[in-house]
Amino acid sequence: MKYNFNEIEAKWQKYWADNQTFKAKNPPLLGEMEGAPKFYVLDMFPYPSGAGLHVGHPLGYIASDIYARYKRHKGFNVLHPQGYDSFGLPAEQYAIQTGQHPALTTEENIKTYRRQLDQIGFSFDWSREVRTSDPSYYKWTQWIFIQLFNSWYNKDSNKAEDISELIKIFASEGNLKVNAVCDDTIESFSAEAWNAFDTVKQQQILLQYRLTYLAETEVNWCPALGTVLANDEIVNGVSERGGHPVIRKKMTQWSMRISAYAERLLQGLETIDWTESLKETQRNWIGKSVGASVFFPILSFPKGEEKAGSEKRPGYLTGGNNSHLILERAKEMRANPTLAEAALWEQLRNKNLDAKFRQQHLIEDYIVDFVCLDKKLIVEVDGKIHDSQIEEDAKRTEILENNYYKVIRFTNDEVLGNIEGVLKTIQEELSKRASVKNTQVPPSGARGIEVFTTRPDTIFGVSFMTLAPEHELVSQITSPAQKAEVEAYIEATAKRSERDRMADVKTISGAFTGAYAEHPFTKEPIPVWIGDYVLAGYGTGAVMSVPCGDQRDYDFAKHFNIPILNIFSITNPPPSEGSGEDKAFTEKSGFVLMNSGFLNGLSYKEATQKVIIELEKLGQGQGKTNYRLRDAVFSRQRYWGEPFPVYYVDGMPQMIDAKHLPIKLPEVEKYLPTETGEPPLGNAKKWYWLQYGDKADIVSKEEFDNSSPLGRLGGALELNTMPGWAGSSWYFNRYMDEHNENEFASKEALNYWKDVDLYIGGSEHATGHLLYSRFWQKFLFDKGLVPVDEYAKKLINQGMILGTSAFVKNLNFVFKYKSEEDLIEDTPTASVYFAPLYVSNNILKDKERLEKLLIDLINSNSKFKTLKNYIQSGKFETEPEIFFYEKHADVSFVNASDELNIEAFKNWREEYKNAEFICEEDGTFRVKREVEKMSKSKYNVVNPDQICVEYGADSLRLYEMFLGPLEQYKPWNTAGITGVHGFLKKLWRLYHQGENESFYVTSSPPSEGLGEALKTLHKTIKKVQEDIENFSFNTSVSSFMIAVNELTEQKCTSKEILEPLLILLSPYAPHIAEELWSQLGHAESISTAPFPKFYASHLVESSKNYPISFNGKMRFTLELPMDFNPQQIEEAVMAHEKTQEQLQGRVPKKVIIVPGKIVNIVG
RNA sequence: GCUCAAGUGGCGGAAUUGGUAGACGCGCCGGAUUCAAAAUCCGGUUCUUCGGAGUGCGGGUUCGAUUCCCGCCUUGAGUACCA
Repeated sequence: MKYNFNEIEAKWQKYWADNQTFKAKNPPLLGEMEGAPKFYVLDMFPYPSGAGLHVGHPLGYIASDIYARYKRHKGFNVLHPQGYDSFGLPAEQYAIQTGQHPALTTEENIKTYRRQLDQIGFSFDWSREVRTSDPSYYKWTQWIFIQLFNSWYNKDSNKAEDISELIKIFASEGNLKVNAVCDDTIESFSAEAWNAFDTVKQQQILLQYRLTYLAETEVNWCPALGTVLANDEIVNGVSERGGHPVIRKKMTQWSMRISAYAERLLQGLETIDWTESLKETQRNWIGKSVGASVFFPILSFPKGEEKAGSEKRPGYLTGGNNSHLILERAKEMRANPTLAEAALWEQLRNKNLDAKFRQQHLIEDYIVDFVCLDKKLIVEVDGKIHDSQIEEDAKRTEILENNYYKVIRFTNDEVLGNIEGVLKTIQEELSKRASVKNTQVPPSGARGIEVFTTRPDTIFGVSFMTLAPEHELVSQITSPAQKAEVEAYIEATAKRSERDRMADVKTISGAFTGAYAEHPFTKEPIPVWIGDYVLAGYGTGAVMSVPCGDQRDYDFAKHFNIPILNIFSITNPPPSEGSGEDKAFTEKSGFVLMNSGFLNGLSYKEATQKVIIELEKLGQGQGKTNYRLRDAVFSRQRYWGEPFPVYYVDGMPQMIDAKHLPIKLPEVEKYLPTETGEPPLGNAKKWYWLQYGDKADIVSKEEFDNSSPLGRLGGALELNTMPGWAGSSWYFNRYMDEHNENEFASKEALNYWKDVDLYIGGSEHATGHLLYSRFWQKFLFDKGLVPVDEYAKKLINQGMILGTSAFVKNLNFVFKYKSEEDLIEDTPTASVYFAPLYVSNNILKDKERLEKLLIDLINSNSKFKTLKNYIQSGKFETEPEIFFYEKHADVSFVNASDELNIEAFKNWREEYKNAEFICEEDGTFRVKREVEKMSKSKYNVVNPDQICVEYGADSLRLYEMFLGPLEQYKPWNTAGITGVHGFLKKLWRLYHQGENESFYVTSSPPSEGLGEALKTLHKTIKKVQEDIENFSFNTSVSSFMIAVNELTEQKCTSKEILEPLLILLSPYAPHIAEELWSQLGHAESISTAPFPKFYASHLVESSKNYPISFNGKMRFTLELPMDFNPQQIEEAVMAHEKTQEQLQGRVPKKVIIVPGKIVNIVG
């Protein structure tokens, strides 16, 4: 009987499907699995692309499948599901090109994937399949989004809580005491103020606290793809998919407040068994730095503003950088008020409204009519002229409101006609606003520079400050003398693209602002510079520069001749470090401080503690932790993604009630943005939410506009869709209870399966999927929706399988003219005139031979007749000048010995039809091989379908594992598969040693016993078990080979050996194992047969073949009984003739004997 | 620059607590079978001047180092002026 793998594999794949062999059982219907431990093995589900699978894709699936099958043999209730991450860009790009609905192409692609996966024999429980693009799935993605919207992060309880709690707090005590994660620019308000806000205002404020929120953010806009990209979707400044340019753009977007979880995402890494490099990547991405925030008051101001500042509240300056220019104008305006202004001032000046107002006051670069500085309320009275400058006014209002001022406007007519009404409005606004006096007590000047530093201990080494050129203070503090220089510098840096700044880190540039800040302790003035090595986006966009302790500060100081003060008394210098004098000393240990006032003699740790206490006493700083992790943009201007369950009323987002979910993706005519630049959903004819009571519908704009507003809810639906990572951030929970229509998964299922025990996938998801999904899991955990806050206990990254490309060498040559006189433009001997010529790789190495072969060819081949005649004219050099090009040949034309199938290659493309080939002496044509990424364009893609047809799925599975360690990158070379295929044939023969290769396994042990065979078996049991548990799948394939080689040698036919061997092999090569298992007489699948037990007693040896070393070098071996004691061993070794031969009369100094291991003779 | 991972025959790789370096497989060489080829089977295969040498390089610890320590080089991945 032959090993007919195609037949066997089809048979068992059908059996598994028909019998639902791998269906995992959920409580309460556990059946025979009652009491069995659970085990959840998960693969990162694939995006079903149109190209189908290549041999690199199933690598991780094979590994996880082996593990899952192994755990079943070990008696676990195993959950091993699979599904599809089926929303995404490629299907949509394809839809744009072809007009085909992405749902259709996705469905097609999934069919291909499923067929390919099935033929490899995975033990997936397909009854639990999920697809992120399926409405029954994304219903729950939308539901989770709503939960995020309805939550805020309470820093006191350190978890997400319901937004209704926050509203209660606001209503009873305002937001002053709330310790929440929120936007940076939050205004403070009292309970009274909150209750007085209209609902739009309240919603605006709440958005600043919600875990998913709408905000104008600077995003990575990719014009070619027409969408926003996340940071991890951009590689080297271009889009990861397609390599299109990406620009920065401001847009209103949904964001996820992942920053709230920064610390917990960092801490959680300690509790999970993920690869160290992956954890390190996540740590980097989170970017925690611990230090202090320090406040440096500004000492000097440009002329004019100094005065303005010293008027009443020293240091509290509201004017902008140009104050000294505008001040005169303000005075003039005060003296000449309009009629309306005068009337209103009359009312305001006497504190009739219980608030102090100023008239014609400087705020930034504007002169405002009236301002209450304490409440930051601006009152403007507009004359006729303002009708013609509405836009300018709007801009002015925006700038002022960005600085937390509230601007209210009245017309002259209002003021003059209804002054009571105007005053009432002002009074109402005043009562809504919190007093600045209560919240903000300026230390020695409210205007100063706040910096974040990780080295507060070095504060006495500060010799200058550096601001990012974009820093908002720059325009305000620059002195008139420095203005031109500063502005020129800002302009120059703004022009430099992101790429330039990245590429050119070395050039030092900056400018002095002319301003000085005050050192918190020495009270000395410190010059304030700007420099583009300080990033606006990190920390506060300003640094205290300590040249002796930071190399960039040092370089900057040297470049601009700023004094450098050394504060390090170095006690233990690391060899490569500077002393602080000639190079920055950046270590945190090996020194005590000097020249540092009260910090003298202290170490980094002591000084840091002390200086923070002192800063707090001064009110000029406190300990602070910074994270680099930014909130994640959650909107995509695409069609093929989850729609948001959101509609808008008065520009404010409203969540649709969960009972109306899913909000299904609407049909659109085309998948491109609309003419007005809206996302593709803007093309939907019906995309308005219309709801009365429990009845709801999605309708057209006309229908909505014509509907009765009485009791109506609804509005325009959100046009963006969710990003690719939305659906993949929680799918592992859905597999536990995939068909549940009432919950995303039942409590019972979640509590039973809890978390993923083994998760396998690529490391390219380190900062995308793997971070976001941890964030969502922690959020769901906070809300009591899942039982654990880390969803994957162990994670392994499988390495990529690379392709082994084949290159043919295209030979080109020129015979040169001997005489320049003969030279004409068109050289008749150039090879372009003749048949394309290819030369075997090995010949290239021998240039002389190649030349000879070439000339022989020209002389003998009729295709080169014209050329031959030319050469014989005698005008040319006899030796040609040779050069060549490499061209990819399809790897399927090349065999294991790198020989090209010339006929196949010729027929591949028209241009190769007439090619001539210079072959090796043996007539073969060799290609050059090189390892590259597996890709269509390199013609090195190997399709698993082909392998399964030629060698079978079991061979494919074994070979993928055999290639090398799972985590490692390794090249695929189809040639090598004959090794494992041969092994399977040999295995088959081991069970078919009967007549005519018939099945033959004996039940009774042979008379001479099973000694050797048992040793082989148990050695293999031990090895395979250890290997699987250590995820070292490559080595167990080797041990199977060794076992089969040995058993074949032993002519073993015993069932006692051959039956357990099949169970060992079954996780790796399940089809052949099932087949032989059934031939052994079993009616049931092998899949749950108990894993054989290992007995060490079978491996006990009576003698040991000792390696005998001389000075650590093994020279010969000596078989000695195991029970010899060291003395007996020494005697036996010393008596041996080879020992004497090695020693050549010398007397050994020492003899090391480790019984059972080695003998080493020294001397 | 920083962080992490890795460097072993012609190739993929093995050597799990420091103890016979190169298991297993590919390829190559030789043989058997065959009219012949493929397929299959058997044997050999780190280099070598036959003394030895040898796990990227240079040191060190040890009776003994691919394994531990120090310094360096190369490759790959991540990150990028992060204060």
